[in-house]
Amino acid sequence: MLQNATKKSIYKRLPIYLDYCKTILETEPETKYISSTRMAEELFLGEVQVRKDLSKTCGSGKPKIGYSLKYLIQSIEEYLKCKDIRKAVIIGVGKLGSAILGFDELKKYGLDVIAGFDTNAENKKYNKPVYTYSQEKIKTYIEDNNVDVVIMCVPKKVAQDVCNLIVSLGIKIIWNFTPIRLKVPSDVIVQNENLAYSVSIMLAGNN
Amino acid sequence: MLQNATKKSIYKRLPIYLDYCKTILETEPETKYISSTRMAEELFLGEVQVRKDLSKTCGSGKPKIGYSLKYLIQSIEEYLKCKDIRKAVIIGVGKLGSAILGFDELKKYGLDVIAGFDTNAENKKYNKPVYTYSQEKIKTYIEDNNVDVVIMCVPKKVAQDVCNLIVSLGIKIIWNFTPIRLKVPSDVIVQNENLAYSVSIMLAGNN
DNA sequence: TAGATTGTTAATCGATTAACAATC
DNA sequence: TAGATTGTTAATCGATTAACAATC
Repeated sequence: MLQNATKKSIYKRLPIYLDYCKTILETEPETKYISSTRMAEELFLGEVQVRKDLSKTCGSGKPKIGYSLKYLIQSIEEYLKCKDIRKAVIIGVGKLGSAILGFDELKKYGLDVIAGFDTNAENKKYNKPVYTYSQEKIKTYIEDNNVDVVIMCVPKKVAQDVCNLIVSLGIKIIWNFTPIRLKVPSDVIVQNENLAYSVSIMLAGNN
Repeated sequence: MLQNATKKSIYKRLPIYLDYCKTILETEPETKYISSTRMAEELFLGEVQVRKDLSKTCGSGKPKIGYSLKYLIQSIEEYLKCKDIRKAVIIGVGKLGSAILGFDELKKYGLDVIAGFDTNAENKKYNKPVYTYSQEKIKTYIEDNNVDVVIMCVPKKVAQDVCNLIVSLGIKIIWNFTPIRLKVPSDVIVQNENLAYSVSIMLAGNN
């Protein structure tokens, strides 16, 4: 394995189950149990796969009845550590950065974005504070607020430099929106994200 | 296979190679050939994997020399159909929607986002037009402008309805940012995207 | 009991890696 | 020729699926 970041594909499906279960809980308050058969059908997945995933996450269901919705939600949240909220800052508050800054959904999955840093922090209104970028400020802020995730939305020319800075400050989890493959020590996790790349998968990978 | 959307993992790496090659072309104008060994090392990939990917996309390199940078870029762009630009509209111009609306990078990979639709199109300034949402307007716009991709950023309650509408208008490619697993005919491609899900992969999937 | 559903074991499939041959 | 590099074949690994047994 030459890259960091887990590939375990169960993690791609667990949030889908979680979201689905929460929706059922809201829209069908009378439903207490849900079968893997139904979930599979409505989520367009194989039913054996759903059962295998659930058995790994939340132990067992009841034959002829299914899985307890509430317990399922609780178990998946535990498995995904959703309740273990981590604090994050965004470096680079351009278009994408500011969208992420205001995207409260993330908190449901364990990430609380508390502030942003940008070379130009003027004239912008967000619901979270945005500070002027300076190494000293970032250092102080990260230490004072127990930040342990950094979201990188900076231009690619400065990506590796900013990365080196935050790694030197002890950050171990980086959500990387730049197209650069960051060089980091082996104990630092980098999750690469790139919407442009998704586009080419969508447009070329099919048909 | 119960889902649409390709899984072929080569498509995840091709944009990485492409981006890398373009960067080398810019920063080292004297470099004409690049070896799979070097690419692998700098991109943290296996060298055999790089060679296999390249052999699929662009035929062959030269032993002891490597692959022609220019030809590599050209071949990958062809393989990814980057030059075959498709027009897209965004439905739902909230925070994320407006970030995507202004994200010109996408065009490099074959997607030109030309307009947005929202129930509330007032008081917002974008560099692309945003129209008030109405079924009739969307229909006319899509037909008049040969739109063939729709980017869905609507609230989840209306996701399936909006989806049904655009499918009825003949749209065959949907980039879905809602957490709903859309039900579509088998000839429609849905690419599901969800930043919140990526977070849980990052936070739970590791350590 | 019969039937719906869960749970497990074995088979398949695809992607990655290792080993090595071919080329300039 | 020696060495760097490409290209291919076989082995491994992991994820998915199929078949079936177990349970209520």
